Amino acid sequence: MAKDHKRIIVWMRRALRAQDNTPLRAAVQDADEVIPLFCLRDAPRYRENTVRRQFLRALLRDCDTNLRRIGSRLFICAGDPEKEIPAAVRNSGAGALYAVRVYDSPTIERDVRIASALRKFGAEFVRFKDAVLFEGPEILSQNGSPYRIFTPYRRAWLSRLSDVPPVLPHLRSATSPTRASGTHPLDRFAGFRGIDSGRGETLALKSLHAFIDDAVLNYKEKRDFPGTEGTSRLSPFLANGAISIRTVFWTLRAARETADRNAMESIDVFLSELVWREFYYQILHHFPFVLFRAFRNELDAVAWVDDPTHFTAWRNGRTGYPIVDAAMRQLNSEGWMHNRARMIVASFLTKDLHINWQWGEKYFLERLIDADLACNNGGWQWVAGTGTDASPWFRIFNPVLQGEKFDPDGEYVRRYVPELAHVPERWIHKPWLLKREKQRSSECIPGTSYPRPIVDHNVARRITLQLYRTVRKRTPPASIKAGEIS
DNA sequence: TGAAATGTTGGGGCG
DNA sequence: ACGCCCCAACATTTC
Repeated sequence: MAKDHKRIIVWMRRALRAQDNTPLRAAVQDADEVIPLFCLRDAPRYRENTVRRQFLRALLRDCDTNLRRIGSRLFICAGDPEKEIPAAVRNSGAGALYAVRVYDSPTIERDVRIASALRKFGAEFVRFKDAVLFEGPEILSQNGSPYRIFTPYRRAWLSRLSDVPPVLPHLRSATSPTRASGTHPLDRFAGFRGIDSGRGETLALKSLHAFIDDAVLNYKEKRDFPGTEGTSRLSPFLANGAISIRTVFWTLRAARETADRNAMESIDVFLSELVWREFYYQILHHFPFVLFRAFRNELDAVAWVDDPTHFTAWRNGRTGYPIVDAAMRQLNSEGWMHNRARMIVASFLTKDLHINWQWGEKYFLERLIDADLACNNGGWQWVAGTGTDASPWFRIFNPVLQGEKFDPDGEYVRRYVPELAHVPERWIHKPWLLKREKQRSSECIPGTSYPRPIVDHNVARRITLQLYRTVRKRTPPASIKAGEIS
């Protein structure tokens, strides 16, 4: 049977994998030849050895390798996608561009512009649901309105298990041209020599199975302890599409079949985290403005303190609160941070330093290898108390108590804050209280090698309550309906 | 997916 | 024996 197109370009954004890839599979069905293409936006800097860039290179390399196994390959173009992608479509003579659908308004709008650019030379831009199991409009409350609270959303989501899309059949072969005008095969692109395969899609699938065979059994208990390997570590792969959410979901469901009661509970807790992810994606769909301001607009008026010195100390992990500093140093050195730690540092930035949560949101997006607009925004608004289903604004983390609770022996702190390596357990989360005679044996003199706390938590907490109370007061909506005046 | 402030209770020391 | 005080432990309220 004749195919619809001779060639289709598959824009591999957020889908850096060969298997269970919706647009890729559709393109193989619809065209004789597919051109899997990735656009390096800031190509001149791609050789830099930042953590994020190394990670992206590994994903791209492994994607190329896995595409080669099925007869295809990964192509690269460089520059602004809005210009380069349409140019590649036109120059390659492709009849269509396929990609996964995105959910943030700036990128959606850019997609619309790209679609209209393609239309001018007779090509179409088709987008596919892929990043989530259910998109925004698919799960609504009884009266057709979007859910704003997680728990009812999850209930509705879980009632739809039978509608979860299946894993796509294994893709055995995909035919690609050896060259496509205006693009470069990845292996010919300088900078990818010497990059090992196996650290993208391949590692993602391995991690998923290792997690399911072992770690998930204790996920419920261990996931909150940043010093242990209690989480799946799948987020960097999920965020970049190096693994499919369908594959993750169905692999977990299969494991659930044979799980004992305890393991089943852990699997359900993990699934719940995936539902949080979907929750924030649908929030972004229904309330696109959350990327630019607080969901609860009265909380846009909080008088945040713009203190660059404090912000720098937070970024560099030099706040004097060990759990905060360990977490920020983990982020800076690994491009990843444990979820419990994310909540702690976010609470510290907003409620101890009184810095706008959007500064933190932006810094996380710059640094995280699992940067995901929807989840990152949801998380920050949750901690700041500005979001849809947010933590109440007066819920403030005490960095010392959080440390003592979730890093009881200080293993996490010691790993990332070597200055504190020899501080005894008892003082590891409050080294400024070390007695003078203990400082020498601990090799820690507060204020020298390791900073004293840059703010007093107790004082900062009271200021936060004041700041939030102030904006909360001026909210009474002044509309008085007729007949209500006594 | 907190923590502090405040309230209550009950056991033991003590006059 | 009895009532009073103290205070730890726990519960509830508040931010």
